[in-house]
Amino acid sequence: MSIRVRFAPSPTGYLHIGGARTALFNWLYARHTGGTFILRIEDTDEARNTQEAVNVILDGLRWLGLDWDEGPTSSDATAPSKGNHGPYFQSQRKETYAKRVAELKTKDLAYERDGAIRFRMTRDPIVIPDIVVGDVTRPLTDREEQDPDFVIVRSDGQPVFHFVNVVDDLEMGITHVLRGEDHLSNTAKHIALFRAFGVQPPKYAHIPLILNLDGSKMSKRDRGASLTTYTDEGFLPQGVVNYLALLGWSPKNNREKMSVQELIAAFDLPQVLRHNAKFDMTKLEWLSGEYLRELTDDDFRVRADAALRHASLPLDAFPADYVRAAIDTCKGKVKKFAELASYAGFYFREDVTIDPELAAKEFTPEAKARLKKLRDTFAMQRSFVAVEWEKSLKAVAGDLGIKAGPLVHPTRLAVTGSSAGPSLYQSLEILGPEKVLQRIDRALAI
RNA sequence: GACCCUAUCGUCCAGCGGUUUAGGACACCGCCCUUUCACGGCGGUAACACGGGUUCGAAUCCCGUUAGGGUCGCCA
Repeated sequence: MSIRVRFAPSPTGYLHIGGARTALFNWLYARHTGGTFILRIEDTDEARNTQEAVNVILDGLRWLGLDWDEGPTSSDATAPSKGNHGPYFQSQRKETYAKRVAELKTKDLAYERDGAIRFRMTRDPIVIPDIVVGDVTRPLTDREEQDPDFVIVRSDGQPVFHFVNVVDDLEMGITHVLRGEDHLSNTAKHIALFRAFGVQPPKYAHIPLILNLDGSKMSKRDRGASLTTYTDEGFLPQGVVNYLALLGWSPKNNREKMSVQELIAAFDLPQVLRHNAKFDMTKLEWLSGEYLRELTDDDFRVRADAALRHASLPLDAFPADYVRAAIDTCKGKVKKFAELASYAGFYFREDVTIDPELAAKEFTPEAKARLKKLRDTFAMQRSFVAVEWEKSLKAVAGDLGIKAGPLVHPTRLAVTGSSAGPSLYQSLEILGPEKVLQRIDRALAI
C-alpha cells in the first residue's frame, strides 16, 4: 500500500519553525518512500483565518522547496485543488463532518449535552503504538476520570480539532501521521475516534519538539520561531532545510552537510530521535553560509542585489558595472544576505561613518602621519587597478620600514568605515581615486 | 496536581554490554596561512544528571530520584 502523509497547519498568520520541520519530515518520508504528500489547511476557526494567513503557509513551503502532491493550488479555499481527496480546506468540508457526526450518533457513540455534541470516550487505557517512542499507554487523567466524554461539535455548530483531524485523515486515506510530540497524549482520543468509525488508525510517529536554547518553548515572539526570519534575513533555503532535518533526526553517520537528494535517500522513521532539540541559530548560520559560498556568481549577484536594495541602498545611482564589481568582492565573505548591507554599504554611501572608538584606536598621530604619506603617494598614482593600489601601499610601507598591516588597517577604516570588509585593494579599485582620496582626507581631519 | 515522554561536551548528533584514553559538527581558545574579515590547515578546552541494581564487564539493560518537556478546553 502506498504511503500517504500530510501536513495540516492552521493558518495563524505565521509558519512556526517547528511546523516547518514537521512539514519537512512528512515530505522527506513521502519522497523517500515514493508516497504522497498532502497539504491540508485546518481553517475551522473562521474568525482568525484569512487568505493572507494561508499564503504565509503556501509561500513558506514553496520557499523551502516542499511541494505537495495533493492540496490547495492557491489561498482561495473555494478554488479548485490538486488531488482527488479534496477539498483540502476544512472550511469546505462541513457536509463530511456532519455526516460523520450523524454516523456516531446513529451508533450511539455521540450524544448532545448543553448544546454541544460529545463523544462517548472509552474508559479503558489506550495503547498508542508509536514508531518513534514505542507503545505508550495512556490512561484517563484525573480530570478525564470525572467526565471522559469530550466535545466533538461545539454548541455553535463548529466541529473541534480532534474530530475534524481524525475524519479528514480517515477520508483522505492517511497512512502515517508524523506530527509534534505535543499531540502524543491526545492521540488516545484520536485512536478511540478511529475505532468508533470502525477503521484501523494510521501509524503514528511523534517527533520531538524544537525548543529555545534555554529549553523554553519557542513562541511566536522568539527570534527564529517564524520562518520569515530566514526569508527576511537572506538565509538559503537549502541551508534551513539541511539544518531542520538534523534536528530530531540523524543519518547516524556523522554527516552534517547533506543535499536534499541525500536527505531523501537517507531519511526514515527509525532514525528519528526521541528527545527534544534546542534550536541553535549559530549552527544554522554556519550551514546556510556553507551553501551561500557555493552559489554561482550569477546567483549570488541576483540575490545580493535584491538584499542591498531591500536595505535601501541606492544601487540605481551607480553604473551596473560598478554595482556588479562591488557585489563580486563580497562573494564567499558573508553567511547570509542580511549582512551584506553593513558589509558592502560603503560602496553605495556618500559618506562613511566611523565609530569614534575605532577611530581613536586606529587614527593615532603616528598612524595619521603614515596615512598622510600614503595619501600623497596615492595621489601620484597613474593607474587605479587593484595591483597598483597594492604597489603604492607596499612601497610606502617599505619606505616606512613597516609591514603592510599597520597601513592597511587605518586605510580600510578611513575608506570603508569598518575594520572588516572585502579585499582592500579591490575595494579601492572599485571606489576609484576620487572617493578614496576624499575619504582619507576626511579621516585625517578627525 | 494527575498522566505521558525524555536525559552523552555550551548546542546538534555518533555510540545500541567489552574494539572507548567516549567520536564528529557548530561555538569557543591557541597557532599557521593572510592586506582585514571569511575560508582553509593544525592543535586545544569541554559531556555519559544522580543513586541503586543486573553482569566477569554498563554511556549502553532494569528500578528509583532529580531535572526538562508535553497533555489534561465547547484552542489548534
